[in-house]
Formats: sequence, structure tokens, C-alpha cells
Amino acid sequence: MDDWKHPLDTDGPTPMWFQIAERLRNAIETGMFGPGDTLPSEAELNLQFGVSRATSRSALNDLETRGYIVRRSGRGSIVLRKRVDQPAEALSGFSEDMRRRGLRPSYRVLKVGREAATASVAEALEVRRGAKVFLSHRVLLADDEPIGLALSWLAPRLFRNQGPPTAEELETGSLYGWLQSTCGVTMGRARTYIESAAADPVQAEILEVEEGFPLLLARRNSYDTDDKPIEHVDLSFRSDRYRFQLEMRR
Amino acid sequence: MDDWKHPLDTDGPTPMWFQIAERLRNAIETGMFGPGDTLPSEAELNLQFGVSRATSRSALNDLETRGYIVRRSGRGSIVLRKRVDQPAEALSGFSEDMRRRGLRPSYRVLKVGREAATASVAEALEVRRGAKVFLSHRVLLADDEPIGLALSWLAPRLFRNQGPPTAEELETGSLYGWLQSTCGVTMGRARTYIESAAADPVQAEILEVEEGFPLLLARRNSYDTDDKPIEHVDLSFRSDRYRFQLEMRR
DNA sequence: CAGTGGTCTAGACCACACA
DNA sequence: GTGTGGTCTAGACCACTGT
Repeated sequence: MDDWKHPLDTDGPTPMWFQIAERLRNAIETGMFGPGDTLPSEAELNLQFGVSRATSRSALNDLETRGYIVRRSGRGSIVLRKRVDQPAEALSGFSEDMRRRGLRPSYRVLKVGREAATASVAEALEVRRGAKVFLSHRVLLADDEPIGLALSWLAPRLFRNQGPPTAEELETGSLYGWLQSTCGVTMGRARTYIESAAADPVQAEILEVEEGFPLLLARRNSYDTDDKPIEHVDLSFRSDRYRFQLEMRR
Repeated sequence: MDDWKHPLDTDGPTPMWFQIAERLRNAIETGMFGPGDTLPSEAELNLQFGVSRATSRSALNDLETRGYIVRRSGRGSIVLRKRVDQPAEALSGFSEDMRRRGLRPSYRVLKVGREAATASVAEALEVRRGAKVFLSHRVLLADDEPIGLALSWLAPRLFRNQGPPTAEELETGSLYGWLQSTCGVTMGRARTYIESAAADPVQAEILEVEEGFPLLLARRNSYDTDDKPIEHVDLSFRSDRYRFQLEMRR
């Protein structure tokens, strides 16, 4: 139960403040500290790990910005109730999302290839109108039942050093995972518009609902850590099978 | 144009790092630094304001967590493109939201008073089932046109020291503003579920749409900075007049 | 190479919460 | 009162970026 107290790795590249934060986060998630409990104070951490106050402060501040604790002068660092979603996961894709909900995600690829950018896609991806962009059109399935549609356009700059993802890669894995591992691109931020609309005949057939059935729409532009466009995607979900969950802070 | 360089107030209660951050944020928002520009380095800020490095770091780190800049070792603090919504504003209520969109918000109160908590409301507000909670049922208007419905339940603990808001107060101002100024309660976090559904006859009449018209629904639980429940609210919006915009980071 | 931010130390004074 | 986190100083060494 005092696992988190063992000495830090002072040789490796991992900052000490991050190691301390991870130890404490782990202790929270395994229930060693419950909601309302106070974490060890800065002074205690200094003694425990033999670090200076700035280092333990960095660790605790990190946990605060990540939403695990609140810090109150005179009281301490108080553990918050467990959240279903961490904000970091807000950017995760469909497959991560489904797995978190205990469902098995899969994809059916309807169309994949290069296409000329329309005006709105060109604006979103910051390319000239008509430039060839990578398009994929997929059905999103949870436990083999259709739950949504994804129309996704990817910036051509991502494929400088390697080809675009194949249909197999799109069917098996997460697109964001593929971009990370193959292109070295990390998601930095995204802007999403969420709307509601009635299903048109095409959507209705693919999603196996009546025409006019309410759908939940999300249009998202995502950018890498240098704020350059990665993807523009249009998602349509069956309203009886899917809802968005948001966590907001401050 | 060098307004932001004048000396800091070292006597007042405002931390120096915050003053520096506000100066820089202001300089960004007035266009003195555009997207892609680099802000003054930590060393430059040290000289400019006569502070230590930890202080200028705090200022720049604050701007990074607030989403104004990215910091890159070896390169500097780079200004990001302007965002329509700051994450801090994600928690703002309907009136702030509408004003940001250039519309004039107003409310029509349908019902207001105390009511016994249903099971789901009791769970959200962490009171016993049947406890008297404060309910308000309002139509949300933008430029005098109905845009949504709000059914809101407030925790009774908020009204220990003063009565609940009157119908006048609800019609004129923001509920969150009233809670802040009258009860001293500040919003800390909120969890929102966003769904889509077809309008039922009652909703259709109030919102002036056909029955079956797609609506955008939001169910939100909000908590104060000590993570105690404040409000549970059910919002229904006309899908042709309203959409949600989200900013996600990291 | 010089400049940048990332990390870390070892001190200091303060306001705040609680017993 | 004691202990908490909030702020601040004045140093230090490092890895990374651009020239």
C-alpha cells in the first residue's frame, strides 16, 4: 500500500515532478486516496522524495490542472470525485470512446481515396480549393450495429513521407493512433460544432432508421500541437445509440 | 503601443505573474502580437519588469494553460490563432453565450417555485428524494424569438442566507451571475450530456416548430469550486437556431 | 554558437484554515 | 499557534532550436 513511496528514478529522462504526479495519480485511481481525502502536503513530499518544494509543487499543480485534485491554501490538496472522462480523452476518437463504454468498435469502409477539396474543406485544411485531399467515408459500428457515419478529410501534408492509410488500416484501427505512430502527428486541439438534424434517405438506410429520425451531428476540425490542420470530419450519430459527454472546468 | 511595459503594481494584492500575464494577453487580443509571433522571452520579461525567472515563467505558463500560446523549448512562446471561445467561457450561461453571438438574450418565465425532488434530480443535487428543491422553467429567447427551453433545479443549500431568485431576477439577468453575486457561489465544473430528439407536442408549441422537429438536448450537472452540486438543468434547443461549439485541447 | 524553455535547488515572506 | 498552499528570489544545469 506504500508502493508509491519507493525512490524516484533520478537518472532517466523522466522529470521528477512527473514521476511524483504519476505515483499520486495512481494512488488516487487505485482508491488509496478517496474523494475528499487530502494528499500528502508539499513539505511531506519534499521529505519523502528528497526534492525541493518547487518540484513537489509542480507535481501537485499538474494534478490540479488535470482535474484530479483542488488545492486550497491552509487546507491542503483535496482529491475530487472520480470523473468518467478525463479532459485529455475528449480528443480521442471513436474506437477509444466505444471501448470506454464497454462496446466493441469496428468500421465498414464505404469509400476511400483522393478527392478535390471543396471550398469548405479547403478552408478547414488550409489548402487551395481543388487541391487533392484524402477522403474516407466510413460506417461506425458498436458491437456490429451501425451507430454513426464518418466523412473525414485529411490534410495532404501528412502523407509527405508515407502513403495514406489503406482500407485495411482504416477498418482495423483508430485513425488517430495511425497518425500518431506512422506520421508522428499528435493532436493538439480541436473545434467541434454539435448540431441536430433529421436523417435524409441515404443516412437513414445506412444507419437502419426511418427517414426523419433525429441524428446528432458533429463537425470537427483538428490541429496538431503546432496548430496546423490535420483533419476535417463530419460525424452523424443515431440519437438513440449515442450521446456526447462533456466535462467542463473553471 | 508599448503600454504593456509600464511598471507593475508591487503593493496591491494582485500577484506580479498575473499582472504580466494580463498585460501580454491584452497585447495579444489587441493584435500587438499576432498568430505565429513569439512573445518576449522569459529573460526579456525578467529585465523588463525586474522580476525573477520563476515569476515570468508563471505568467507565460498561465497563458499556455489558458490556450493563448504554445511554448517550445529553443523557439519561444508562440501566439496561437484567435479562438472564438475560451474554455473558461464554456461554463457561461445562455445570456453570455447569446451576447457573444451578437444576439439579445431574454427569458420568459413559465414556472418558478419549490418542488419535491424526483429520483434523478435528488441524485444529481445530492439531496434526499422528495426534498424541496428550487425549480424554474423558462423559455430562452434570442432577439425575442424562442430558441430553447430550460428546466432548472437548484440545490436548496444555496438559499440558506437569502431567498431564491424572484421571477423578475430570472427574467432580467443571468442565473449564474445572480448565484455569484448573491450567494457567493462560483461554478467550478460541469458535466454535460448532449443528445438529439424529436420535439413533443408541448415543446413544439412553445418553440414554434412542428411536432417531430429535431431538437438539441443538453443535460447538465454543475458543481461549485468545492465540488458540491449547484444545479441540474435540462435544455432543449431548436436545431435550426442553435448549435454547440466546443474547444478541446491536448 | 547563442538563445530558448524545462527542470531543479534552497532559501524567504505571506494569507489562510483549523484546532 | 501550527501547518497549508501562494508567491517570489537568485542562482544552476540541461536539451533543444536556429544560425
